[in-house]
Amino acid sequence: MTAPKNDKNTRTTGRPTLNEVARLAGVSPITASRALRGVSTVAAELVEKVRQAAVELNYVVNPAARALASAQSHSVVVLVPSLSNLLFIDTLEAIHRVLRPKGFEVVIGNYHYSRDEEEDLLRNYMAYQPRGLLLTGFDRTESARRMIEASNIPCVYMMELDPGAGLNCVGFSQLKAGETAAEHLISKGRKRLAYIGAQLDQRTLLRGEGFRRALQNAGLYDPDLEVLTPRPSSVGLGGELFLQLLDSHPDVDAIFFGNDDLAHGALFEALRCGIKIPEQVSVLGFNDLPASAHMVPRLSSISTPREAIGRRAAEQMLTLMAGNRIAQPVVDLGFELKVREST
Amino acid sequence: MTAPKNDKNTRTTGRPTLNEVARLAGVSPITASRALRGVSTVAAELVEKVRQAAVELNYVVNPAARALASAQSHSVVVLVPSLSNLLFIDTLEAIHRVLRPKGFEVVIGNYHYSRDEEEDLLRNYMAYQPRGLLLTGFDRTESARRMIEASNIPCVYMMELDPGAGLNCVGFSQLKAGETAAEHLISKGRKRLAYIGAQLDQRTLLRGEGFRRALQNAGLYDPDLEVLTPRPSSVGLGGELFLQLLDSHPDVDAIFFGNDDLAHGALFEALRCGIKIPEQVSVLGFNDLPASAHMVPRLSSISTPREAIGRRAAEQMLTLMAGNRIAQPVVDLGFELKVREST
DNA sequence: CTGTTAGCGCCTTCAA
DNA sequence: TTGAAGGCGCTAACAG
Repeated sequence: MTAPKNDKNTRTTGRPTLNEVARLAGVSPITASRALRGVSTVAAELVEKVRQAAVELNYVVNPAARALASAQSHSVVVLVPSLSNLLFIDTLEAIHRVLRPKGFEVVIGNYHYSRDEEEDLLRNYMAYQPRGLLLTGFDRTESARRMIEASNIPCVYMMELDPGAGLNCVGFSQLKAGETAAEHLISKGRKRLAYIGAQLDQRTLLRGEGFRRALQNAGLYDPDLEVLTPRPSSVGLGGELFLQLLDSHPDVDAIFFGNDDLAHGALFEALRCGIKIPEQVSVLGFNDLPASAHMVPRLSSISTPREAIGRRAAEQMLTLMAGNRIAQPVVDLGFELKVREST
Repeated sequence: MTAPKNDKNTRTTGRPTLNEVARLAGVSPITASRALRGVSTVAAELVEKVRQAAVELNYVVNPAARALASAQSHSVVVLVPSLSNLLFIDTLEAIHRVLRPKGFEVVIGNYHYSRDEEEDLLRNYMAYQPRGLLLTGFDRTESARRMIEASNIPCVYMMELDPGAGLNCVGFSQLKAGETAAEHLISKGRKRLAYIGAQLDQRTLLRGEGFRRALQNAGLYDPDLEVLTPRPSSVGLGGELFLQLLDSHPDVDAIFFGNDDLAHGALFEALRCGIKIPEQVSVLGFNDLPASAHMVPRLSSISTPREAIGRRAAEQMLTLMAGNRIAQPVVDLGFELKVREST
């Protein structure tokens, strides 16, 4: 009669369950469930009782049971191409700050700039029935695209802007950023302008394209001055490519680097070789990493709103998950040219 | 009679279930379950059938259902104090490489060097009944400690070595690293040696202590030359503290920085102010970040085995999760002094 | 506003 | 080696 549970044979976790909370509060389990979830249809008095019971027992929901029963998790999956780049860390942190207080768990997937790995992660994480998907850019496999669409899970795309304007996205125009870089360098009277990009993800390519277009418009484009490599971006690589380029094209007088770390490497080698920056060569970076402002000379760079992108994307996600539509699906957060000593 | 499911009223996900796989394979659900999990007691022939059925239906287990039924997840929680430091990224990547192929999901928690936040994360993640815990260092709240112990979940501690030798840990002696730094600088004939540390986590403090001890032994210790700040480590901060120290103590002839980024900032300011490195001041960093080898002058640093720590810790975890004991619970992976141009 | 009933999809226990 | 029965902890439906 008393408490015909845990006789033996039980596989229980040992942790308190909603049933026990309900019993202690003197209500039915479902009422306890509703009270704890903040569902409106519970008397304030009961809510209080249940809350207290939960605290007393040190109750924590079992997410597995919840997910199973509701066919919905509380997790939001974020897929980024890299964690070694501070860029995405800043974005992730911002996402956390928005989503965690609302009770969502942020699940991070790193696909190492590999489309196949992204598809793989997506397939895996789909099993968790995430409430939302926060993805980076638009460049992915066809089956990944299909999975996303078929899943019907709310999705926000970060970093780039959808040219079709059909998808929810938060970012800035990578193309314009490249153009701005070129215009800045041209405004300094430079004639032999180069672009050095590594990693060659979609965004690096778009920036390169913007740069190229602006040069073409100005009649200054020379395909020989475009250095692209799929190798991962790094300080060492930047120095290497810089020296190679100056060796083969000594007349280069300005370089736009697709990422700050490449530019850092260039500044180091310039210092080592006595190449005057910006007198002989202007150097412009991208992303404005924290170290850039302290370089010798201080690196001019295009500062990107990575923290704001994470925040806004997460906020959009909140809207979508609440079942609302987003009035303005394309959010352009722009970028800022920081002119320092290197240009 | 036909298929009395999905009549209406169903709350199903729409995704194929183990039941459907079993039906297609012509076996009972439990056999299908066993086959898919690789439990030995299933005939090879049946396993093959089930596998094919699963592929055909594009079946993916429902982790929530699995976790609920087995009272066990397949996730391993990793808690790190920061993601902005490449150090932990390298470790995390290594952990992923070991654990993911074995079917474990790695859940990352960042506690921003806050003991309270770590405790919070721990409490939250415990609800997921993780199979394992990979934690950073030994400095945590008493209740966090109790939760870990009470949970009975296998745990491996990374980065430091347990002086008590009672816990499973993979790392190196932070104390010895500090001593080594001092000895190196002393061997270069330096007499006025300083330590600059930021963030002041346990490991930074331990390195400082090792450094101090070595100086004391050599009769060279001066407490005025110990600069400690709780501010987060950064390039900018390093430059700032460097200039301040040289301003107040112009006779300093060697500085050990608790983190490479601080040292980077110092090198930049030295360059800007015409302070000769290493002639006037030797500069030694810690962690050997990728950029360090490219600095001007190239930064001497103590290289830490962060990738190996992640790998070994994950391997230990695999052993523990398999129910085995670890013969040697304390794994000292050491560190390496990289002597370059700055010392 | 509250409770009853009935599963979510899988795995454990036990028996064959 | 395989299967039947039952339940993990929670929540959706519907009724009161």
